[in-house]
Formats: sequence, structure tokens, C-alpha cells
Amino acid sequence: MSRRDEILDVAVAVLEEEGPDALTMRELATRMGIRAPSLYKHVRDKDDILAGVQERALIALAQHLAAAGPGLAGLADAYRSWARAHPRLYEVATRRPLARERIAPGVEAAAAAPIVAAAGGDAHLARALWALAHGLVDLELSDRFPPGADLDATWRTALRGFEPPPSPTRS
Amino acid sequence: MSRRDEILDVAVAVLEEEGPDALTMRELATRMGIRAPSLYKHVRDKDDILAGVQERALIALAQHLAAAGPGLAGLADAYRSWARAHPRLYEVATRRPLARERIAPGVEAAAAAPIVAAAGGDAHLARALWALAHGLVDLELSDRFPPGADLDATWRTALRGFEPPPSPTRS
DNA sequence: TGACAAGGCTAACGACGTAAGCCATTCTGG
DNA sequence: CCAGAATGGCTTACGTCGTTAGCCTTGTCA
Repeated sequence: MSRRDEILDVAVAVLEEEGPDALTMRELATRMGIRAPSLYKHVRDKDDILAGVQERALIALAQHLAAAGPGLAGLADAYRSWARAHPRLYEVATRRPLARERIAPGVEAAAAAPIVAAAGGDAHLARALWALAHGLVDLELSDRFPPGADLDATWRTALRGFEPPPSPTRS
Repeated sequence: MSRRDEILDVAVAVLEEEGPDALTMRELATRMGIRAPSLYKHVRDKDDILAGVQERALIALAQHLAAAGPGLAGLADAYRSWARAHPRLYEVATRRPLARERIAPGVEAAAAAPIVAAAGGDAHLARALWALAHGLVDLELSDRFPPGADLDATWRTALRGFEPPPSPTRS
């Protein structure tokens, strides 16, 4: 494993354990047993690290979505549960502009694939679904909903508009 | 106008003109013709300023939404157009945890009111609509959609799931 | 063996938020 | 009308941040 990858490992760990404010060059260096300026032998700057973390977050999210339960509800569940399990990673994955130049091609597509599939290939619908899920998660993670709100119910309501029309099953 | 309000005016101006990185205590002070430490006579800390800016942003957004055109489409248009006209303000309005203690009561409700109305009073539906709009705007503002994507069409698709069922008009 | 790359190090810079404490002006109550 | 307090500036300074410059050791290979 390259030294750069080690740094990214540590960065992810710091982020998840202590939050974004603790993610300083000096803290990273300390955890690696070196001094802050030495990091620059392996990494362009702090933004480079963030881009690497973003890439890893997208990959992890993509994997989680790929293993989602069936249906739109399963996908939505997977999306929300991953974001709640890794709120800081979700933040760097979505809040910063996508570093398209620094991120391996295909990562973006891989993360999008399960959603596009759920949308039956309709790109606009896929984006709408993504935005809906992202909006719900983003607002939840930054505590914008009134405390005590029943967000499970909100999700169900939100997805109702996008469910395929109920196939008339015999009753 | 209180000195604090002047500071907030300047903060909004800096934010809109030069972006969040330029929003430093020293820059604010310079624009007001004083020194940075003097700001602390009127403001608790930088976070206090951000909370004030957040409050103003929410009020402005609420006013814009209240003046929206008719229907869900009108409301959606108003939401998106305000966010695109004031992307940095939209950011502080939504990305930071809501400083409920520091913000005048009612502001939150006022911003929510037009959406709740459009949802016919259904709180879950209102949150879903808000999340959808926020998600679309947030992803657009941070350049997460593929360049060149037709976002107008995406919005139309997104809202389709929430439109009231078409009343059967004579044709 | 000697050049060179890799990867550490120290020292330091400038920007940031902010605390401490001083001083002039202005307001206010006896 | 004046004493004292409140107001709102100021300078100085601290600690933290990202980052640069330049040095030195170690391992590799011609």
C-alpha cells in the first residue's frame, strides 16, 4: 500500500472518530508518527487528501447501494443507512464539488448505477431520486428537521410519488 | 440600525461578492473601517455572525417563496431561482445546523409556510417536497450533476410525482 | 564508489480566530 | 454640573492552521 493510501486511511479514521475540525495536517502526521511537512512528500495539499477521501466515500457508498435490498424502498434504506452510519464521509462525498480530475473514472458512474437502474434507465428520474434521497439525508444530518419528527414516515411519503404504479394484484 | 446589524450587512456583502473564504473577521473589520478585535464588542464570535447571516437568508428566502407563482411549479421555480441568485447565502442557510437558539422564533416557520401550504398541510409531504427541492439545488450548486445536464427537465420529472392527480378537464 | 531519488527533519511564514487590557468619548443620575 | 459608568474604539499578543524552503540520512543501482 502506498504511503498516500496510508495517509488516506488515517484521514478517514480521524474524520470518522473526531470530526472534520480534527482533520489537520498535524493530526494526520502525528498519527503516522511523522511531522506535518513530511506529508507533502506524498500529497499535493490538504485538498488532495479531501479528494482522496471523497473518492473512497463514493466507492463505499456505491458498494453499499449495490448490496441494497430489493425495490426502491430497499435502495432508499441503503442510502439513508449508509449516510447515517458515516455522516462525515457522506459530507465530504457530497458537500464538496466533485473533484472529477482527481477521482478515478467510473467511480461516479458506479455510485450512480443502482439509482439509474431503479429509475429504469431514465436519467432525469434517477437524478430526481438521488436529489430526493440526498435532500432528506442532508437535512437530517444537519438537524434541520424539527426534533422528534418521524422521518421514517417522511421517507415513505417521499417515495410514494416515485413508486411504480401498483400492479393490480388479485385480492 | 445597530452596529451588529451593520456587521451582518457587511458579512452578507462579503459573502455574496467574494465567497466564504473571504469572510474573515479582519476583512469585515476593514470594510467597516475598524480593527478586527473591535468586532467583538458587538458580536460574540464568528459563529454568531454566521447565525445572523443564516437568519437573514432564511427571511429572504421565505419572502421570495411567499411571492412565488401559483402551483407547485411556481413554488419550485421560486426556490430554485433564489438559491441560484444567492448561492452562498443558500449555503449558510441550509448547510449549517440551524441555530435555533439564536434565531428569532417564527423565521423557521415562515420559511416553511409556503411549502406546507403547497403540501395541503401534510407535514410529511411538505418535508419531502422541501428535501426534493433542497437536494436538487444543493447538488446543482455544488456541481454534482454532469455538466450540460438539462436540469429544467429533471425538475419537471421530479415534481411529477408530487403533482395533484390531473383533474379530468373536458377536452 | 558515487550519484541520485525517497522520505524524513527543523525552522519559519503569513493568515486565521480571539483574549486581555488600555484609553477616549458619551451618556446618565445625583 | 460634574462624577462615574458604559460604550466602542485601539494595540499587542497567543495559539493553530496550511504550507514552503532547505537540509540530512538512507537505500538503490550504474
